[in-house]
Amino acid sequence: MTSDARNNSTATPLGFARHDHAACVSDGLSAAETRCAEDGLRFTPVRRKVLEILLQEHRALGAYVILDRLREDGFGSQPPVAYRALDFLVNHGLAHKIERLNAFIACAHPDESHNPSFMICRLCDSVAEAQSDPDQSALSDAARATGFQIERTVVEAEGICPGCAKKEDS
Amino acid sequence: MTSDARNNSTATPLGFARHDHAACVSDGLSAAETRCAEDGLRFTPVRRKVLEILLQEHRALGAYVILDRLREDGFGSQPPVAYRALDFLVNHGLAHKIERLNAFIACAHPDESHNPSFMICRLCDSVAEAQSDPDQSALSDAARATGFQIERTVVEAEGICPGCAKKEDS
DNA sequence: ATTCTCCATGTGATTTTATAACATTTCAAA
DNA sequence: TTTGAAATGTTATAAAATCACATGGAGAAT
Repeated sequence: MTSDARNNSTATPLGFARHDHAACVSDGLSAAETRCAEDGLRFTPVRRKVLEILLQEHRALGAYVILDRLREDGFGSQPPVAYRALDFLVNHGLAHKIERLNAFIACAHPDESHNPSFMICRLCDSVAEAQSDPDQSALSDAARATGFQIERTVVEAEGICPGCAKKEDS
Repeated sequence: MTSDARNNSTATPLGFARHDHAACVSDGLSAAETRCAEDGLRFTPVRRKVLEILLQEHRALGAYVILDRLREDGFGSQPPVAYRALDFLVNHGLAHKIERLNAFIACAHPDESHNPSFMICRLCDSVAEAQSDPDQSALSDAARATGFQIERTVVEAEGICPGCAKKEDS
């Protein structure tokens, strides 16, 4: 594990709020374990490792960053290894793809079925997941009005997180 | 500008509704011309051509499809040619990038300043642009609550358009 | 316990999407 | 008409994602 800006869980607005980040990781992993057991899914070593990697930061990671870390840990080193694990996690709601960034993030609410939306800080790259109403927004009005059947939504806001806004002020 | 082939678009997003498509293209081009003239922007041949290509369909086109058509028309044939024109159009609100598809579409409301959202049909690939009120969404509540400053939003719904839904029924 | 099958993993190659770097041209303003 | 900024063109390369096929391992069926 490298020494870098990732260990600052106590001080930073990661996910925009302070929290016990170690718990964040282990809780995430055990929630996933439980879910997979319940649903008869195979929570294999690669999949577990990828989720762990994602849980370690409240930022979106590109598939190739993940792949590098997998390699370091002795897993396969070709793109499909990462992409397949990510597909699994995304398909089962344990991770999300941030389309704007072509990158991935661990799900912050793996229990509830939800329609995720995201806030992406363009300064520090942190990403926070917000709960969003299934029936939210003008978009769903437009869809109703035209007869468009929504199956999935991508809702991502880019901007400045509270922490970075503070720093900019001063 | 003129001929209003667009009056059916007040209630139904273009793309899913019938309309005078020739007018759609020429109106789009002249709206862009006007806008660029007003704002002192250079609406050069490549940029004009790319917008024309996009206006010809209510679908998102990948940069390389656009590039192929540019080549056919005697423009430069290397990726930056397409990407730069697209950057220009996107930056000035004359086109939008559909993040989910890594593809581009002409703006359907080039006049108004707006916060676009999109409905993407996964069967026929058509894309309709809807107006979305950013202040109405659950996301903006979350942003307000946490102090996140939204600068830009990506709102894209994937699903089935009214036309394709009808076909599937039968 | 053995075999079989399915799914997951591993690997090499390739495709698709996007940008870097730099030369040349165009255009308008001084 | 010089000149400087913006636009275009080209070569090369980076970044993101998928294809195709071989190998391996867990569980069910025998």
